[in-house]
Amino acid sequence: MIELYETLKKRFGYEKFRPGQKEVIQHILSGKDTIAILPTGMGKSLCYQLPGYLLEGSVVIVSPLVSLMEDQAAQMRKNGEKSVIALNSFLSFQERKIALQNLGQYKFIFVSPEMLLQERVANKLRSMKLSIIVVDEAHCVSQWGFDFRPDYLRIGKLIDFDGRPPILSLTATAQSQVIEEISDYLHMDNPVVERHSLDRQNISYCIIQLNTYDEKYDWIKERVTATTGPGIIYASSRKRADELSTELQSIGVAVQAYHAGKENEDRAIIQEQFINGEIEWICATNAFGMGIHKGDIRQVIHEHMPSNMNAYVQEVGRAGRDGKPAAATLLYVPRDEDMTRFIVQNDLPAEEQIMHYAYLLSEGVNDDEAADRASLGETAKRVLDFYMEQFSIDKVLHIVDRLAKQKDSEVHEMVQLITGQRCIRESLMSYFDEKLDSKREYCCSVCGLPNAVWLSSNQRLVERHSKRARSWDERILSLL
DNA sequence: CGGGTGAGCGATAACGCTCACCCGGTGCCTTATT
Repeated sequence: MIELYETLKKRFGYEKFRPGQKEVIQHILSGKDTIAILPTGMGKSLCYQLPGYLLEGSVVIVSPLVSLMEDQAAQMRKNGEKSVIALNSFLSFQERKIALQNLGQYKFIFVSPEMLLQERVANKLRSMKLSIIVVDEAHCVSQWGFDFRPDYLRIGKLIDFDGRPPILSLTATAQSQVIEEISDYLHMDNPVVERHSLDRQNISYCIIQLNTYDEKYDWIKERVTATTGPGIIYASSRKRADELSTELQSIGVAVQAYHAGKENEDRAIIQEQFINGEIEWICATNAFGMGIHKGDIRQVIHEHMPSNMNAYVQEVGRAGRDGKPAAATLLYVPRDEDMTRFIVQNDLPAEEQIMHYAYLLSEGVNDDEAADRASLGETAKRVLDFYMEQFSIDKVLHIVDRLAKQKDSEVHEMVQLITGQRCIRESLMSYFDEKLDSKREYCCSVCGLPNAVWLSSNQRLVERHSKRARSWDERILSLL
């Protein structure tokens, strides 16, 4: 125990642990597989860095985004840790070769699931002395594994070898089903679940029903000029994010759009500018947000609903990490969910496509050509390949069908949250199997939010708010 | 849903109109080299 605090002081300069950290570290040090669900901004990386220093061998960190692992590696280097490498496609062939040969010399090794699954990388890691295998943002197993990045579902098989080190899964949100999936697909051995309340008391939730998309635009324009950021506006398509950003720029707002259609370099610059405060607002698709360290985000506005509650909580949770009041507003127009449904179902292959693809493969057609002839998109092909590797065609059809139904019911849950009469915070908490012990003062639009007061401890916001927002708030309240 | 596109229509012909249809999010890795 003394050693823990000494290392904390010496390596990180802290006197105390944040809630949850010490427990997670102790589980890992005693060799137990651990799933840690800690709210964002609670210092999750310390949970593997500290035990990494106390244990012999290398720490492998599986990370979903190259940019995220680069950030984390850079941060660690800045703090004086030289023995860290991010093994990814940023490295040239030559660099990768050298890195792989000398991998055992590194204390901290970041990899993507795809990289981890390359045989050469896997073999090398298995031959090394490893202290911890960390899966960062572990909800990606559930969120992406089944229909987008199936390699997330293959990790478990790979890291399940004799004498493997403990596995640590880190995430900010996970309902019980997701916890089970993480445990199963990572082949975790009876993991300890270290869970902290996900209730973000400083966030006020507001859901507003409007009639048309134009009303949404007007509302956002008004809101952005009358109140303060920094803030994120989540839109449902790249196009809409671009349009909204252009519109807001035209009325003098410091705003940029962010989505996967932009060059990586531009995305990095925009993110940097937002973090430094040069840009006040970001209009983004769901591409924006993971691994963003910015404490003073005051607002998250959803121009369109996300596709499930988990995504909603993740996105909303980016507001108010500094603990000061923050507002989460979701704008809803009846039948918004039609588009959401379309998006989440779009990549799933249809029954005919699956049959066609399987038939062509059985005829000996090369897989790329077969996918092409069966009109399978790249994502659909990769996902299908994963299921066909291990199941009969009947089973595959069944799995895909079940997946579609599940996604549908997730959208339905979102609609119920939006249109229901139940306290929003309470609904979210019960979704994550938590109970609210007491009511917050400025809870949500169902419980009632008084005029502008709900953001009053943010001085700047109130100053700007008081000029124009009064009538606007009244209008919102009347809509509620 | 909302926005965009392209076909079909009328019938002096050209072009403007309607209508049916399609599309819409997330990221690793890109092998022919260790």
